[in-house]
Parts: sequence; structure tokens; C-alpha cells
Amino acid sequence: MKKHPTIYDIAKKADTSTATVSRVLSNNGYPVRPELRDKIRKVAEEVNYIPNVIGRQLKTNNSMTIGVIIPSITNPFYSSIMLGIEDVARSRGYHVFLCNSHRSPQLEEEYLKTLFEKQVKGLIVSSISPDKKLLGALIDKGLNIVAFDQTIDGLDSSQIHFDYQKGGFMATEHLIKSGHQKIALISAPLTRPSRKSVYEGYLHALNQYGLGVDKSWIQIASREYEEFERNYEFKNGIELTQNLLKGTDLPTAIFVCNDMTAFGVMNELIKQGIKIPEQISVMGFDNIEFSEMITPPLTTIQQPDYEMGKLACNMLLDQLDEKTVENVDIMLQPRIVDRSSVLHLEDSLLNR
Amino acid sequence: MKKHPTIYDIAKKADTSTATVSRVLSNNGYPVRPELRDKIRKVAEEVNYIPNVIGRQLKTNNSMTIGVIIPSITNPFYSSIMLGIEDVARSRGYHVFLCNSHRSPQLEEEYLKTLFEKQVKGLIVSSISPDKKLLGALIDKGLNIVAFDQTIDGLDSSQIHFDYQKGGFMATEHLIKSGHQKIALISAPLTRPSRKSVYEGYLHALNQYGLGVDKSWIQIASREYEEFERNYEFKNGIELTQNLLKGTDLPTAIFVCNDMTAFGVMNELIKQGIKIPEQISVMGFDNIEFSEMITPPLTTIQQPDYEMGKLACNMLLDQLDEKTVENVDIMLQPRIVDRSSVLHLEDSLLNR
DNA sequence: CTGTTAGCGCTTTCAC
DNA sequence: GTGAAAGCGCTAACAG
Repeated sequence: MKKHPTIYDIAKKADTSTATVSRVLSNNGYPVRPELRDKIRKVAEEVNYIPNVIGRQLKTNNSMTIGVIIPSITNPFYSSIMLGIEDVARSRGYHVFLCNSHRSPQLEEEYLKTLFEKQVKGLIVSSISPDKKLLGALIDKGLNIVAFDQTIDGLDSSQIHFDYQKGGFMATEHLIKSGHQKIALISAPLTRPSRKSVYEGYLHALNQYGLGVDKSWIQIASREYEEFERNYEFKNGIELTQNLLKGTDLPTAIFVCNDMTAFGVMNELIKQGIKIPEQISVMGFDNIEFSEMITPPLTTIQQPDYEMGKLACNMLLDQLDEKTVENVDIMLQPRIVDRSSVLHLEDSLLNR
Repeated sequence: MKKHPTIYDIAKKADTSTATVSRVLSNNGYPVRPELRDKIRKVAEEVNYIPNVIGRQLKTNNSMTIGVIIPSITNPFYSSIMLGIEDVARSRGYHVFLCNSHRSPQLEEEYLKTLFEKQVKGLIVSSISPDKKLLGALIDKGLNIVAFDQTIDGLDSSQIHFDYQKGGFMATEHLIKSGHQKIALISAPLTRPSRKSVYEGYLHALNQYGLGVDKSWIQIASREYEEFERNYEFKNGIELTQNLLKGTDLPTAIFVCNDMTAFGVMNELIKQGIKIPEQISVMGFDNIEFSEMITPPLTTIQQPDYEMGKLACNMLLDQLDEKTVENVDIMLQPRIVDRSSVLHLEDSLLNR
């Protein structure tokens, strides 16, 4: 396998200089005599020239590459975001490195470092690490960050927040307004700010409407996920539902912290012969693609994943391309997606 | 924002040469006097040195980067594969570019070119393009390819096949052995070799067991997907099931070309009040994560996605690291995952 | 318009 | 063991 032709080879063949070759091949508007231009193009074509972008990169210090760090691409929420990111990145001439942190701070750090070494100038991150020293240092060194999902306080970066608390509130309120009074919560452990906010939203709604809770209605997983374990959230949902169902005073509705977990909840409910929503209503959170595929279709809170990805990427690239200088904070608003897993008691005969 | 320190700066501060600095910082076993080594390390630490890999890359012509081209990361089958790829890439010091082709040959070509320009030396591809000229040319130029899913005949690359025909056969045979005689097929259009093979496997099994088919039982989508449309496969399943159900002589089992489509099938069946599997059994293909989350859990054919990704990546990197020279062809074998969406007639009272 | 030239940050002979 | 120096492929002053 012989060496690839370079602009030097082309210059020689076309009887001109590398500078001129570079000028026509890189297609910046620099004026070059048309005949020469054509000749160079022809020669390039002949020798099957493909530019080596690394050369340019070293010179211009612009890698046209961004990185994305997320817990796991296998989670549909993140894969939608990733698609959004990649779609706009491509359309703007960028490539994107995908990095799965598996929720490991060590892995996250490793990626941060190696991506920076590869001259990635922008990063979109759902950070898990509590320690933002390295991140801060890299930002000082010129790295641009857009944080989403898990948002990083006090860091010099753009942020895309989602109003988790309001989401939790709206979900619960929706159940209340549908006539439910006994509303359970099933949640993953509150180890992340987003989850805590959802939980607070739930409590806040109950409080505001003067509703009480039985201790047994609040089922929060105690151990953190084994993130490498397949279907961990689903299994969590099953397990917590079993616990919930051991209680004596059962709720008429369950609000679940995310759709994946909700699938587990519904699965267990059905397995125990409990009708959804006739006997127990289920409300999810996220609105992943599958939520409308199951039976009954899941009523849930919409987090605009794909759009969020597009937004994040556009924000980042605007910063890199220096269309924007200022960091921005955006708060995305939740929206209720009303499907069939929640019973509207006032519409029903079951009113009690 | 001032310039980052380079090995030149370190050399100056440590009273030595860039050569020596490079030698200690790149950690190849080159002998350097311990005190000098320590001093250089110390200085590097002090100035917060982070290497610029681009420099090395230009010199060594080794980008430690691979690319992955798939239709859409949003499809759980591909996202599992991607996770597998990325997990081994990381562990072997590589980064990976994710590229969604959206099943567009143009996009695929564009990625092929731009990735090569970025000096990506290896690619894992589920190719959609019928035209393999560009791909061939790049391989000639030294690009290493591992093709999977949609396999590329007559191309100088490693391949990971999956025995789709056998999968189709096994699925159908499983239904037959469970006592079904009237077996329908619901499939996406046969525009891809893999789908065609599954279809052939289906026909082959029917044939071998001397079973006939009603025309109405074979429902194959005519239009190609709108790949950008959310849930297109799911909708396809619904639509084709509606068509199927218009027939007069209904089947007792449906074999569906993939799990996503099967979800649509099940959804429509349930909506029409048809019990699964009591009235109609459903058999899927792929075994994506969600297959076991729905009710009833889907009986399906396992395609080992995550493992496939790991395998593909290891094969590719072995080639790049010149542990392997030869291309290899691997044929992954299907496996039946027996869950609850298929009725075993001989075990049941419904025998007719 | 065009060519000369000096690097971008790093590795790697080659000579000492 | 160590350093000088020559690039890797490209771009961008600068001079003409």
C-alpha cells in the first residue's frame, strides 16, 4: 500500500505551488486563475486525491469534531438525543465521538481527557461525576461545554435544563385532577438531582391539593443501579411494584419516575391480574418511543429528547463558530402526553 | 485564552530537548535517566501539560479512531451493537465516530469520504448503498472494513453475517412444531438481503413440512420506510395486521420480520380484541431489549447484538493493530428465545 | 494572481 | 542517554 498523494504531489504535476493547490482545493474564495484552477482540479481527480484533514487541523487548530458523553446509548432517551446531536453536527460539517460513561466517574474523566487530547473543542455532556475539577480546568483551557440532563451548577458552561420538578408536579396533578386521591410513587434512587426534583414535584402537588400519603405508597429503590445489567430499570419497576402491592391500603394510581421503570410496573401489575387503568392507573415520565407501543399506551410526561439533542448541538456549534459568545441557560418545559394508562375517575362509573 | 504548553515549552523549562520530553511523556520504553524523567514529569505536571494528539497523528499516521455507520442509533438493535463496539474500542484506546446514514446512500457516501479524510483507518458498517465503488476505492487506499447486518459481497473486507435464512426457518419451524398449520408472515419490504433471507427461511420451512399458505397470510409492506418517521416500523406492523385481519381464513400464528414491527402487530391484535397467544400467536425476530417487557413477552429469534458489536470491533482493531492480516467471515447463529407469545397447541385444549 | 516560506506539535532517525 | 534536525500534510502571511 503506497502513500497517498498530497498537495505537494499535485503541485508538482500541475506545475504550480502547494499554496495555490491548497487555495483551490480548500475552496475558500481565494482568487486563482480559472485555467490553473481547472488544471489543479483535474490533476487532483486523476491521482484520486483525498485531503488529509489532520494536516489542516494541526495548522488551523480546528478539529471540526465534538464529543458526547452519556451514560449509555442503549437507553432510548439518550439515543434520541444522540440522533438529534448527530443530525445537526453532520449538517454543519462536524463529526461526533460517542462516549458511554456507564455512569462511572472514572470513565467520564478518562473520556474528558482523551477527547481533549484529540483536540475536541466542544462537548455535550450528561455528567455523572460529582467532581468538576477536571471539567473546570478543561473549560479554562478553552473547551466549550453544553450540559444537559444532569446539569452542573457553578460551571462556566451552557446548560439545557429540564424542569423536572414541574414535570413531577404536573404528572401528579394530572392524576389528582383525574380524580385520584391515593397516589403512589415508584422511583429509582434519588442519587441524581433530576430524580430528586421529580420527587419534590410529586410531594409538592400532593401537598398543594391537601392529599396525604401512606408510607407504603412511596417506593424508592435503595441500591443504585447495576448500570451494566441489562434491563435494570425494568427489573426495578417489577420489584418495587411487588413491594407496593404488599401494602394493605392500595393506591389507585402510581406515578413512576421514568417510562422504562413504568414498563416494569405495568408488567407486574398485569401479572398480578390488576387491570390498568381500571384498577390502578400508571403515569410515566420521559415519553420514550416505546411508551405508545405498549398496551395500554402509557400516559407520561414528555421530555423532548430529539429536539433537546438538536438544540444542544446547535448551541455548542454556535459557540464554536463564534456566532455566540455568551453561555446560555435554557429550561425546557414538560408536557403531558395523555394516553390510556390513566383512568379519569370523574368520567367513570367507579367513582367512590 | 493563551496557547497551551507544548513539549517545546517543557523542554525549555526542564533544560532538555523536545526529543527527550517526547520520549518520557509518550511512555514508550525508551531509556531516559531517571532524574531527568522525573524532572520532565514534574514540569509537565506544573504547566498542566496535555498532549496534542494531532501532532503525533500527523507524524505516525495513526488516528486511533474508528467510524461506525448505521441506519439509525434510535433503533435498539443498532444501539446495542454500538455499545458493544464502543466498549471494546475504549478498552483498546480507540475513539469512535458515530454516523447515522438514515438509509440514505448519499449520506453514507458523504460519511465514507469525510471519515477517510479524518484519517479513520477502520470502519464498521451496515451499508445501505448498492454502489460499492467508493467503498472499494477506499479499501484500496488502506481502509479496513468490517461489514455486518447488511453484508457486502465481493468486497475485500471482513464480514459478520447472521444466518437470517436459518433464523426465518427456525422461527417458522418453531411455530409448526407448536402445532400451528396456518402461519402468516408480516414483513417490511424485501429491499434488503437480510429480509429476503428471512422470507426464504419462512417459505422453506412451510415447504419442508408440507404446509400451504393462503395469499392473504403473506403481508409484505410495499413502500420502503420513511426512515425519518418516528415509529415507522411499529406503524407498519399495525397496518399490515389490519390487512391480514381482513382475510376470511385467519392464521393461528404470525411470524413477524422484526420485534419492532411485532409490537405493532400485537398492538393491533389486542386492539381488535384478539387474544395473544390464545387466538393468534406472534413470533418476532431480533430479541431487542423491550421484547421481554411487553405483555405477553415476545417469543422471538435472538440476534446477539451487543456481542456482535464487540466482535466486530475486536476484529477490526486486530486488523488495524496488525494482529490479524486476513479478512475473516463469521456466521452468527440464530437462537430461539421462547417466551409467552406463542401458543403450544399440543399442550392446549384448543387442539383442532 | 502566484510562489516562497515558516510553521502547527509531535516523533524519530542519526550522530554524539 | 541525549540532542539536533528533519519532516508528517496542510495553511497563511508575505512578497512579488
